[in-house]
Amino acid sequence: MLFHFKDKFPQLTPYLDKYKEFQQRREVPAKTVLLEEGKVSGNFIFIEKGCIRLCFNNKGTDKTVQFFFEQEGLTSFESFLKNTPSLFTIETIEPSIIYLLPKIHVHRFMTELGEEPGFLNLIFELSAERQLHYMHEFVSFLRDTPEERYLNLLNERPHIIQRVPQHYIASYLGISKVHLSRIKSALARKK
Amino acid sequence: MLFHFKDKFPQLTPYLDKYKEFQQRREVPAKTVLLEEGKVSGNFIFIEKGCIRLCFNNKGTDKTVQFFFEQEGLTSFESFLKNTPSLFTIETIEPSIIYLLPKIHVHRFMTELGEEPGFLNLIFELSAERQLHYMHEFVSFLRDTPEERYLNLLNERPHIIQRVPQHYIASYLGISKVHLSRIKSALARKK
DNA sequence: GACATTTGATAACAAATGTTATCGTCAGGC
DNA sequence: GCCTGACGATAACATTTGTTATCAAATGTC
Repeated sequence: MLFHFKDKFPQLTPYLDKYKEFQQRREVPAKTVLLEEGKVSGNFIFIEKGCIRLCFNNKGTDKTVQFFFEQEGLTSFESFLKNTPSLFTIETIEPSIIYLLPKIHVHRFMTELGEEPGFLNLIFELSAERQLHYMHEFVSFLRDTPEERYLNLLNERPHIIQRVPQHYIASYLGISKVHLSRIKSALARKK
Repeated sequence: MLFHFKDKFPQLTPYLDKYKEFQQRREVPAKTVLLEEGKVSGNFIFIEKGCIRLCFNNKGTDKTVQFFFEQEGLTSFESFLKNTPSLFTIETIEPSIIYLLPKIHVHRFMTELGEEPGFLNLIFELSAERQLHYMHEFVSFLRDTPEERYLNLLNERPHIIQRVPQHYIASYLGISKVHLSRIKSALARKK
């Protein structure tokens, strides 16, 4: 996410470069837990290579909330912001190369950039984007059948379906892995 | 929403008062459409009295996205922000007294307040709140059964269940009105 | 007060979805 | 190369949820 800023706001580059040194590079295997449910999130995570999911355990069953890929950043947002126990686990799906930026530096970063003209708009835009993302997810549950939700994913974010094991996708769509399998075979028969 | 600001940020009061004159007061009966799906949202709506819902029509069936009550403000956010056709309808549930603030003034308002110290944080906090709200709604669909979703609503926002007709609540929970009725009677039997 | 409209409960049946179990394939670890 | 575990397909059955229809109660309108 930090490096994403550079594309949209080149004038921020000096700030961003300044924080490079505080980022800790790590190479981790698949299925590595980067943040455990119940712990307080202390880092912002940037993905150089690989694939990570935000998930949680509900009465023994695993549910996926979101997927993240190269050049994207994530954290357990609410926990990071409010220092509360995270509702979510952060776990790699593939072997990954990541950068960790400790919270204290993110705060400093935000404060310094607050001075920068246009930063208010940037923050506003990014927040609005996130808000609309989750709202659309929510609306999709009201509006769409599981099959439609699968097709939407296939159309709008096909890379997820290509890279992520199917049972994670099923849990993300809110259905069982058996049912997702059925949906796929029904679609194959239709064609 | 505008007036909500006063509680948290008393220093903003002069700004807020300045915008009072631009607000248009209206008294409208129940089931009045304030913004139609497909039209571009031109106003921010503040509720003095009554109850309003954000909803949409999906293949002939009516779905509710959110409920709003006294001292709350709303708009079709994405449409308002990007001047795109609204995905949602805004409709009163009860006879209501509302204030409309045209978009142009909201923009001026935001620009003026951008100068004010602490405004960045305010915007950030409000955006984060909205983001977390929709994220929690989304997660609830992954985690909870319809019965649990109903009980959550009953615990966390009982005023909704008290004031809003049941078929709107059913559509908001993502289930049919018949099923909500069943859930209620099942719960009554359990007690 | 009479009437229409809205709201909510319930029953009967149909469709969608979950659960459990089995099997085959594939990739990674040793 | 062999084993093991992860992954995905499928079947059989159970459960949940939707649909349609009917009825009763409450509410608003005239």
